[in-house]
Amino acid sequence: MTSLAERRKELLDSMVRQAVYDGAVVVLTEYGLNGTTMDRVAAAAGMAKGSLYNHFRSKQELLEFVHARAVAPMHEALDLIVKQSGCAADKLRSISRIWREYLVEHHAVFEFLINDQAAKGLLKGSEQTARSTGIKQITVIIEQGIQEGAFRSMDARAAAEMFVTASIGMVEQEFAAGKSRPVDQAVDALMGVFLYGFCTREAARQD
Amino acid sequence: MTSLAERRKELLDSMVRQAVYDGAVVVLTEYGLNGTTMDRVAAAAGMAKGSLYNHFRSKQELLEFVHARAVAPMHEALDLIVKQSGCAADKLRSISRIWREYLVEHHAVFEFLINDQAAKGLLKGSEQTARSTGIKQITVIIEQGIQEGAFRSMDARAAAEMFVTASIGMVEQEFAAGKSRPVDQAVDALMGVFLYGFCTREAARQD
Amino acid sequence: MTSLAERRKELLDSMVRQAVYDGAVVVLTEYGLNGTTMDRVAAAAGMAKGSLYNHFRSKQELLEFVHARAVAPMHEALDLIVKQSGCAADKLRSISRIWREYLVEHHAVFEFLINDQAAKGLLKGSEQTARSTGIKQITVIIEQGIQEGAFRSMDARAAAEMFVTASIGMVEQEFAAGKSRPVDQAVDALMGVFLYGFCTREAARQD
Amino acid sequence: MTSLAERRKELLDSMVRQAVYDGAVVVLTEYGLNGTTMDRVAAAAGMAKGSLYNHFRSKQELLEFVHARAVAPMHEALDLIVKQSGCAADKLRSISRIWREYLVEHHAVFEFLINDQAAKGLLKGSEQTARSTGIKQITVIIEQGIQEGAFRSMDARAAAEMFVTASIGMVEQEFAAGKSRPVDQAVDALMGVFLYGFCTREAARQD
DNA sequence: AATGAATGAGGATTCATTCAT
DNA sequence: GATGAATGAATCCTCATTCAT
Repeated sequence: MTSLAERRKELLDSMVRQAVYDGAVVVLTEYGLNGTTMDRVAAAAGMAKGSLYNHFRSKQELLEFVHARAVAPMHEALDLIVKQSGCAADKLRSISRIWREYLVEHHAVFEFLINDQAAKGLLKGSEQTARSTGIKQITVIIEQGIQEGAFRSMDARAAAEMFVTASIGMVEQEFAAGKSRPVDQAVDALMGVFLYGFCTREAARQD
Repeated sequence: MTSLAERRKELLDSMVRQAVYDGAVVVLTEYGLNGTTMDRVAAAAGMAKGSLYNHFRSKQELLEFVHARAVAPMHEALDLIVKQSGCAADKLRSISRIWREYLVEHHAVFEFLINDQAAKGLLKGSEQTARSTGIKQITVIIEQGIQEGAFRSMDARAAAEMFVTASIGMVEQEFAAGKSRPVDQAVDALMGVFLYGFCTREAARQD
Repeated sequence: MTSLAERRKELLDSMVRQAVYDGAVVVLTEYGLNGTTMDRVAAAAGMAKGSLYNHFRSKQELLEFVHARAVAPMHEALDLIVKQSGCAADKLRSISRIWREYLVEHHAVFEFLINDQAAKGLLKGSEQTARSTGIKQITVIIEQGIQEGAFRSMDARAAAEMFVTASIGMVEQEFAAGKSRPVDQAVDALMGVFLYGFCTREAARQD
Repeated sequence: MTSLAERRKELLDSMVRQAVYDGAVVVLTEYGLNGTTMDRVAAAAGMAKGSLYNHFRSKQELLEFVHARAVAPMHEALDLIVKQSGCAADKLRSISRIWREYLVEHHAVFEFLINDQAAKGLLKGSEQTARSTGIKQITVIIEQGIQEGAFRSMDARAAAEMFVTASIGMVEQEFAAGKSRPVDQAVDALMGVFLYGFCTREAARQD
């Protein structure tokens, strides 16, 4: 039985957590991971520094929360696509498009999100890492493609690693260079390489 | 005329710099980029903290030196391969092999090396960044392949970004997972994907 | 509406600032301006080093605060006297007496107070400097004396500079020598020189 | 018996000391007393830092040497004038002119010279201090003036303190304000005040 | 539960002095 | 005597965490 008071408490708590998330994103954007202090997060979230510790045990926990919330949409989208019907190639195309759109839109949290392991000890265990989870699901899709006969027989896990890290790497490079490709162009380039490789059809035929 | 004293001074200086490099690598390995303090580097290099400042103007400069020295071998190998004769595909294979071997061997500096951009402001200008330089050279190789008629016509720059980030990404994932593939297997997987893509020849033919 | 909490906060803050002022004065006295470190000030003020930074953004700001608080009484006294009715000579006499009393009483802060410009960059703009402000007001009094016909026509600004720096200089010398004149004697000597100069009446008459 | 070697040694040493003086003046000018490090002095003097310690036991001693050499010309000029024949008033006028010219010309070392006591412990004992020596000699001149019947009977020591500190104070204020009076104008203003005071002859006569 | 001042362990950097060559 | 790298104490400042109100 959830009492009224309990529900109100939960509601308030979730509002605070959202404010913290928003504030943290602003601070991460403006000051980078190293410049993200509890002071600044508290100020950006419109609350007192001490209050943060009423909702998170430590800075580490707070950052883990921010990370999780930032990554969640990408995982949800991935989950949805994996479960949908459709051929493997189409799924990969959808995923690369959705990821890119999300990354570009939220490139605020981007660096923090991407450079997962930079903050050592932030996330322990590679398997729980966002990227790892994504790779696993991509692996499933690639295996699906192989079983359907559309994809060559290959090391699906390795292929998934390439697909994921290349997808992210492209965006990363674009931001580092200060200019980003149109989504369509980027997705076409990615799918072109991963579906057909560098070699011409003739070259491939000859092999 | 290089006096004896001058040569000795240079030799001593280069020994100190090597000690600093070695120490920094140890510290980076053990404590991560954020935990790499001047104190720890000095201790690991077997010298007093103040002495570091006789050889480097600032922490920033010291880290730039470490970065440069760590990355240099990869760039030299790349330079060599680019200038060699041979088909584009072979060059890519050589490069991916050499990189992997180096990354695996020096996985100590790995995180720092890879997460280039994590240390914001460490290296300014994406174009001067190690990864960027590598991507440019890979772009040249891919363009060579296109001109030779071996590779499809495509966005060579984008393809290079994928190749480089996927190469690194794979190693990264392996280390995150705590186990690494044999070199041959990894290179074969990489080249298989990038040369021929996911699709079967039949599928490719039909397109 | 000033809430109770707000008033208490202000009160506490003002207590801290007073403690910092007192501590800083002790340290300045004992160790001189160069020896006045944040550590020592914190210790003398009975608080942790970091706490200083909750009340002052930097050492510079802290010292500016100390300076301002130390100088304030002299300026207030000066203001009062300038506005009072009375002849210029009497005003100068009052001022020289008040300054001397204050300087002697607080000879703790003395060196720091006097050697304004020693701490380069501490106070920017000579016009805002304590001494400058004092000189300006003395200039006004001298000009008043000239207009009243009591003082000779002369460069009032230059005369004010002499009056102020000589007033301070005398005290300074006394402290350097380790013995101070009685207030009456000092004021008489000062006023004797500045009102009538070195020359005898006869000599003056002959000019 | 001074051997050749000894004389050569002395000559070399005096050359080094002059170089150190010149270098120190440059550094003091550019960086202020606090910014005057042994490194910078050595560089400006064209020698190695360690060599400074072959000629001066410590930084303190080096600065004392610089101070002494900077102040010497003023004392020599003062000595000369004191011993010359002439009335007291003329002597004071000469001194104030010479001091001003010297101070303006070398305002480089000025701050350091003037703010004697800022660097606490630099010069111990007020009697040895440059200003004190000057004051003593001025006292003698004023006493001469009194004995000659030209000056009123007064506290000569106090008057000398005022004369000296006001002389220096004026220059100081001019530099703080960034503009200096022509020598003649400054000397006239100074002598006007100190010889005849602020009051008109009439006022003086009535007393 | 909210607040924000207090805390104190670090962290980067400077610099007078020493000493081996 | 000259050199300049090595030293390490000292200095300013930051920031995660605690705690009294």
